[in-house]
Amino acid sequence: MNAENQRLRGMLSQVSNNYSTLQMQLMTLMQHQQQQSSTMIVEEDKKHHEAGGPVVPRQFMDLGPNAATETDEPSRSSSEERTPSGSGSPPNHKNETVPFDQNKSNYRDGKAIRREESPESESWVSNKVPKLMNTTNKSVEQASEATMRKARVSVRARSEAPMITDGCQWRKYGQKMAKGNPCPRAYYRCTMAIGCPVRKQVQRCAEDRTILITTYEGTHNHPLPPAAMAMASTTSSAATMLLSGSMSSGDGLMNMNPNFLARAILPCSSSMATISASAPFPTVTLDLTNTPNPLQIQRTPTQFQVPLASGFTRPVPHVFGQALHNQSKFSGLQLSQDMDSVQAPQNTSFSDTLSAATAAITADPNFTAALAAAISSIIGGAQPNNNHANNTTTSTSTTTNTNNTTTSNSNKIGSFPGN
DNA sequence: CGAATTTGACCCGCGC
DNA sequence: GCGCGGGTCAAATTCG
Ligand SMILES: [Zn+2]
Repeated sequence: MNAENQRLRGMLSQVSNNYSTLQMQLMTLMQHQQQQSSTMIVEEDKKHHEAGGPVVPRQFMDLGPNAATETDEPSRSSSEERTPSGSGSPPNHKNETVPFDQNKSNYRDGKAIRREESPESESWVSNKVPKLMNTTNKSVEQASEATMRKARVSVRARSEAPMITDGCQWRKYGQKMAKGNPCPRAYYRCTMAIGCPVRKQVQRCAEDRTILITTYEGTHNHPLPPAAMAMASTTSSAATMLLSGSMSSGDGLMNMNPNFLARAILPCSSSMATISASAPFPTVTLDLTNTPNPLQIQRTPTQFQVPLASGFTRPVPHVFGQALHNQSKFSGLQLSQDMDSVQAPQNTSFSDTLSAATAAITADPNFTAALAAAISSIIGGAQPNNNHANNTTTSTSTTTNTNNTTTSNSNKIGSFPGN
């Protein structure tokens, strides 16, 4: 009984999630195409080459080279102190397990090693780059991974469910109490494939328990079911966007402003993407909430917001780049609504851009796939009872509905941040 | 009975 | 060098 309930609940959250995901994805994709076509393509190409095997249309999605980050809660406040989990007891035995990277992982996994590091499989490889992997040989491949290993994408969404369903299967491998947060953070690992390095951590916001922050890290080394596609591609594209952006502006960006934060808003929805190079590493945060805490935004002086929006601003990339440089000046730049006016000017080619973008997107297999995936998952998942039957209508309305649903869920988009 | 989760121990980088 | 804290491992336990 409960199970049923929970399941239903989960599905619901999933649906709304999917929707938002789609939005983001769309946004990110657009950006991609315009700006970084080159970068990503190259990478993908590379991958394809090497990873000849598998199959499936678009299997790997990478977060892009470099940098990691903690997603955690950007939220301010929550300064509660609490003693650490109280671990820290005397060591026992156990030495055999040396935490080497994946090399080790083979052992650890026991017999299930089938993925040994054949040259081809390299594309995904494990993600641990941390320390000890000094193994000489892997140099190259590893290097690439090493470079890219840290990108993370975190998604903030409202969800009752303990974890948003994204189409992947996850095995929980740990849980910890976060320092300033009463809610524990859970660590999951992808189990859809044996060696899949993808990990994610889930944590609930301290103040607003309804917000769930999910952070994805790594690249799937296996084909994803359509349902999983939406999230995966979204995150990957988001990451790529970030990376390409930062790259374009050069490392300078990162060096320049450790605290720098870039924001892109999707006015049409409440979702927005936040790119941050703050701290040690870059992070992309996709915010699907209505941002109940406008404070958060203000709290970081160095961030600025760019309307992506309804208008599909093509210049985004540039904006980013420049913004990076001028960010301080742009800090005040938020025009969710003014956008229109703003757009107008650059609008010159708007229609052009739009159509182009649309075309590109549509053309993009990933997008279509994702879209299809999302929809199908929504339909399929949402109506376990009736499942097949009338979908035509459903599908059509679904999109719309979802939209509303999501909106209503988070509702109050209308309310503007007073502060 | 195998698979997934729970949960305390362990590893390791970092700041003091 | 020590303690803290984030992350991971793996034995024990629960779930299906
Ligand atoms: Zn995976």
